[in-house]
Amino acid sequence: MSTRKRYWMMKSEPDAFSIDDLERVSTEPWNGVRNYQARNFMRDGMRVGDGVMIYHSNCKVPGIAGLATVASAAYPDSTQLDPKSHYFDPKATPETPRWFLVDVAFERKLKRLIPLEEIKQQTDELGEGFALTAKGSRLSVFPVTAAQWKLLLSLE
DNA sequence: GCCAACGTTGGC
DNA sequence: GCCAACGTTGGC
Repeated sequence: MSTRKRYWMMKSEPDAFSIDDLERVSTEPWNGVRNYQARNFMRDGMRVGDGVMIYHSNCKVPGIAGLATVASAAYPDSTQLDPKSHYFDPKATPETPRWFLVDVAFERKLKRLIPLEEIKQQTDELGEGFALTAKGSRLSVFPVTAAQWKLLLSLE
């Protein structure tokens, strides 16, 4: 297996949890992901040290707000077992958890937020399959290639 | 706040 | 296993 660092994008609604919140707490268990594809990327694809772009969604100016790193291997999301949690899943048990997460560590805020509007102008370079701009895609965790990572950061 | 696109659920 | 109904996402 390759030991090369991988890259990812993770979305968050800044009203709920922003890059500033991540800076404040330094490291955060990325809980609440309830999509199987996104879970699989965290559980099966991510390794400690991988690069993460933090994207602000569902807000006035959506876009890439900062950088983080994967800070743990995947482990069960404890909120799935908490009946008081918004993310409670009655079908999950401690023996057979459904949802996994990784810890995400703050690295830095971008010098400026890279707006979705500008990212869309790079569709030719990023490729039609890029999950952020692919039509209809709502994935909240997905891979970014090294080339895409470099291109996106060049917009900073 | 609207709504298109998508994922999940559950009856049959 | 189909698919209608429902819930969610997220740009606008």
